[in-house]
Amino acid sequence: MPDWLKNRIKNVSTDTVIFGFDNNCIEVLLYKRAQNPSKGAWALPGGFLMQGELIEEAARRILKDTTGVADIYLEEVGVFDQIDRFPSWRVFTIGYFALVNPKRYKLISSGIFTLDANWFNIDDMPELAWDHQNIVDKALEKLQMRVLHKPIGFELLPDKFTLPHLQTLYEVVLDKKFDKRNFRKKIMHMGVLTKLNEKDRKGKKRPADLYKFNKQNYKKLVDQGMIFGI
Amino acid sequence: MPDWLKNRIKNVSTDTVIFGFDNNCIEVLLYKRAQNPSKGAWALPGGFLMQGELIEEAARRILKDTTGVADIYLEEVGVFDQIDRFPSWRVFTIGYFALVNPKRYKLISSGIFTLDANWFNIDDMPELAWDHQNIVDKALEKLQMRVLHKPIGFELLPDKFTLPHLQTLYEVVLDKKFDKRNFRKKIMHMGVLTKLNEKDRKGKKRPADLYKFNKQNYKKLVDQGMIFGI
DNA sequence: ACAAAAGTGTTCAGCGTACACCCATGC
DNA sequence: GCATGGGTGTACGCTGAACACTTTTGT
Repeated sequence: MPDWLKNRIKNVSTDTVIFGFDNNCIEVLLYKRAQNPSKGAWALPGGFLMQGELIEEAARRILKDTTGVADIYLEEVGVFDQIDRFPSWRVFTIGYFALVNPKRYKLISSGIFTLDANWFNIDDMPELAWDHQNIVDKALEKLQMRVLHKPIGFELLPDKFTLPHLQTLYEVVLDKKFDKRNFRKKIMHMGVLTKLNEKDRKGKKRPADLYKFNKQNYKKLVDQGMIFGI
Repeated sequence: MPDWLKNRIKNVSTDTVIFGFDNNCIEVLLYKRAQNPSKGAWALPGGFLMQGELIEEAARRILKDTTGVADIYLEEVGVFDQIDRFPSWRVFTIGYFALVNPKRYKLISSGIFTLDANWFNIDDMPELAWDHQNIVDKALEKLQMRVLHKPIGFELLPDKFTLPHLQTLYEVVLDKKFDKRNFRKKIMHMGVLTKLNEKDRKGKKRPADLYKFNKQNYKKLVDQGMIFGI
């Protein structure tokens, strides 16, 4: 019996909803399972906890194995404990959501456990294994709550981004339109964006100014009592 | 071996922070343990999950055993999974918080598991067993977030209450003062309180008007897009 | 009658919202 | 030169915040 099988905690797992933003829509990273149960089905990246491992550590380990990156935004969504959620025996899973910029990372799609990996538009996903659709739904709700008052939207963008790009992100996440002038006024007035002396020439029309998120300034302003809000 | 011991899931438990409001402060219900580990220490009411039982069901079962009531507000706080949080072996606990009106319920304080039960001012609690102080801290944070946008404060009050009483509740939960006139204006303007033709004569001075929370109206207004807020 | 808490309106400032035109570029 | 998306300022209404006096009761 290999170590990873011997040392796993058989009734506790984690599953992570990895959100990305591309093609002007929210995407979720899914894996196609190479093993039973549910061989061939699309599922969230996840796995069992190991002895002596914290749950968040496990989630980050699995993220590293799937996207190859560490140090990304990760937040607990909650526990999923329906008795029959896993067909073979009772497994409690702790759901997380992660935010990444899809362009930044290569997917690792081959392996013992996975046949394939892909980003899916959140509004156009295949049927998922077990209760994974529940986890996605709850994760999206939590993301929508969070972006209102925490500047986590920037995690989904490249370091340098344009204001129209940022606005589209918020519109897609919150499923709501914003007035261009009011959006820019509000976000610039908070003083957490730094305008760069560069323009984005990837668009086909007039180039847009590039900005970056000023983390130092954000922290300073929060200490002074500022509350981020869209 | 008794059934409850045979059928428990040895590595998953729940612990609930029961909040009450009395003496103009937030109180937490604690139990003194009659058994090892941590015999004699104060702890949150909690216990192991049973086979075939949902975690929230377990939390409600334990609440029933400790306060004698069902049908109270209950919300998940999160998972607590520090490796050594429970001294004997690794136990994952799911924290919840509950809101009750302390006057309404008798405590059940004697039993195999508990020596004593008591309400404690949240700012003046004894040292708690294991990581239970962490659970209380995180539960309080979550409560503070929730009361801002959901009318759960009423769960902590009797059915009939006065506006000064309600205001004090919010002031204590959020650790913040409100202007009497603005508070009344705002809460009344939302249209979720019904004024009764009764006065509270328990005070020593001018009697205050009694109100009740109008749940039907609240639901109707939410359907119309109203967002509760303090 | 007096002490103590309950109850009541108005004013002002700041923020969210609605709204229309010029600008820079690719084609 | 024209089509396309980027960038900019102002006016108004509403909501949140500050503020003081009268009313009702118990003692």
